[in-house]
Amino acid sequence: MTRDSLRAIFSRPTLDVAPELLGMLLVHAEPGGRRVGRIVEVEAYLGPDDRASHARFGETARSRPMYGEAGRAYVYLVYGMYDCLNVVTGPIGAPHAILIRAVEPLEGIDAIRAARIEAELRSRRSLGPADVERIRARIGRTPAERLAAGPGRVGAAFGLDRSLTGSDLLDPAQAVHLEARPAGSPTLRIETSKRLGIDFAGEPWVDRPWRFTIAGNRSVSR
DNA sequence: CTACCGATCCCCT
DNA sequence: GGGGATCGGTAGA
Repeated sequence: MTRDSLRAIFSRPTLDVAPELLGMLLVHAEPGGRRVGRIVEVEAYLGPDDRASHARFGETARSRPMYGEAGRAYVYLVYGMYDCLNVVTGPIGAPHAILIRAVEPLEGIDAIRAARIEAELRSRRSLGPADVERIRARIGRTPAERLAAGPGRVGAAFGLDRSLTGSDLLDPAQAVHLEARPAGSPTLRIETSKRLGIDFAGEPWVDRPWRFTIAGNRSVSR
């Protein structure tokens, strides 16, 4: 699939794009190796009306990337600790984005595990040798399918941060990019549900079924 | 300038 | 089931 045809897909209405994103691949390619995860959980944010969206305050320094071209990255920091990846969607001027909430690791499991450990050690202010050992042990025994089961974990597993914002996720020359579903992939059974962690948004936004998951997949967040 | 709080995750009880 | 970590965005003084 060409970059232009992918761009056309991501420029369509966001609620049509979200299910299409499931099954696509999140790739981190570098000379040392390749990390690949299958996207299994996403959430749509349809600003500026959507009171759960970062674009609910209109176009600000933070939300500006969402107003731009579809297929580019919007990475934000939550709770002062976790970088979360969105794909900008819809036409230019519509501040829409889709949050990648979970991926199923397919390649580069060791590198993904190492990145999770590195991120966790970096985020802790003070830690003794016992803490380091405890973190290494915990992530060391985490099943591969749970290593990127959550938006903060996706960011950590793929070494993402806000400097990625604005980069073209549809350009395969970029270290971090998206790839189409492999040819011959089976048809997915998709479920919808309410978005998580947005109680602050109130009615009717909390109840919108704008979370999309691959039914039964073991890498979906809990 | 200060105050408040968040699209999360981990640990303990 | 509940609290802490940690910091940037936004609003209001």
